[in-house]
Amino acid sequence: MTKHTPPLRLLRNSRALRRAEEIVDAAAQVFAERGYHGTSTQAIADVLGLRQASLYYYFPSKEAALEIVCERGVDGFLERAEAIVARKESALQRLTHLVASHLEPIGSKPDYVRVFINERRYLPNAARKRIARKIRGVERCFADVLAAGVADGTLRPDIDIRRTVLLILGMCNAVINWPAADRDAIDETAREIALLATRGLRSGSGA
Amino acid sequence: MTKHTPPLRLLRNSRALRRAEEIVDAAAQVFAERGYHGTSTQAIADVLGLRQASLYYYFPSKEAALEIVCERGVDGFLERAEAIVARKESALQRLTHLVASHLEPIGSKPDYVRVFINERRYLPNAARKRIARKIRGVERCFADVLAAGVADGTLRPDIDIRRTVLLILGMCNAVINWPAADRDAIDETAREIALLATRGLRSGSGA
DNA sequence: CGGGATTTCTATAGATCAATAGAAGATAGA
DNA sequence: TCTATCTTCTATTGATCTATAGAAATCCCG
Repeated sequence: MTKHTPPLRLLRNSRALRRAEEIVDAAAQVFAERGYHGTSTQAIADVLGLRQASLYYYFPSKEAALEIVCERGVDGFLERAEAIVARKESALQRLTHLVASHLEPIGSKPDYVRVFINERRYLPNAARKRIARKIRGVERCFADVLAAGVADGTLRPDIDIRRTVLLILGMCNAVINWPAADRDAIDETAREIALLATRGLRSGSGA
Repeated sequence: MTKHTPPLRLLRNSRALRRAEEIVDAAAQVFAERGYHGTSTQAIADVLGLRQASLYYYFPSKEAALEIVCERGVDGFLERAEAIVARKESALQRLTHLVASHLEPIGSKPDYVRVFINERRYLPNAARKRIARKIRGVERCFADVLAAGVADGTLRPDIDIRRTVLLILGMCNAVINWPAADRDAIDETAREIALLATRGLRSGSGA
């Protein structure tokens, strides 16, 4: 990432844009399978039948590719979560929707999400912090809904909100590393998580 | 791993044994922090102020070190889980104990568990399969207890046992990647997971 | 079909890394 | 202290990997 400066003007060209897209896709696929450090740029090129050096016409560095893949992996999570929190629904309903919304990209772009979940820690500082901010935003959405539920009495008052948020997200994020066979029925899984969380957290169900 | 053949007889020597121990510990630490492929043998040696080549007096390869760290990370999980399942307690009680038992090593040897959770997929086939077998054993323990709960009516009959097991383990395993601040109160967390699971799964708490 | 721009290629530099060979140093028992 | 054994070191090999340079091929527009 020194002098080459990727031909940014060319990225408006539809041809180059499509190629860049293919390369990002290939990178996501291989990063997801072997991890960032376990992936050589050669392996990415192999997916497309390209030469290793040709990748550098589109990307200044392997790190930059990771950054793009991670950005796409996290993209939309926060926005959708914030929209759901803003709805005029009960805490339990919103929590259920939050879970379903959080799981949806796991079905639609699993490689990207997997890389974002497993490999983001290898990002350079700036990108890592940017993504961490988004994640904290999502956590805050879950926390706000839980707090609302506690406030209006539908959720047990004894829960540690921070920890509970991390546990629910732990269930959601675990799905991304399941074998494909267990991962295919995302909707079912979303319902199970929501059911487990809402029944497990609501008040009035005895000691 | 060709000719050197680690001086196995020496591993009974307490001096060499202690040194080997230090090296495994250093490897676990660095693997946990930077990942297996992100770790150079130099980085492991640096932790101890040793020269990179000196590691090979104790280990035939970097892969072998990963294998040992992962083995220790997974060690004991299955045995303790099986012991708990065999107890004459209710399904809910046993589930609670299973969760607490699963979380305990996360507090006592976090680096090892973290490497086992995050890096085992980079193990050579034989070791990976051996560990996968143990994991399936643990999953079966959780599944058996859930099935018992469904059979005796304490747990909802509509749960998908396999998926529910993976979700509960997802919560447990998520803890290992929490920031230290969130990770310190393992006992609290175990109680929260158990509470969430048992209340979320038991029957008779409405639609 | 001709020519400039775009895309991909070959070739290679330069760095890093796992692992080996063998010398040097440390240790401990006699 | 002498000596055999154990431990660590220096030096290096060969492989691999990211990234660059510049030539070749391809594409597209007139």
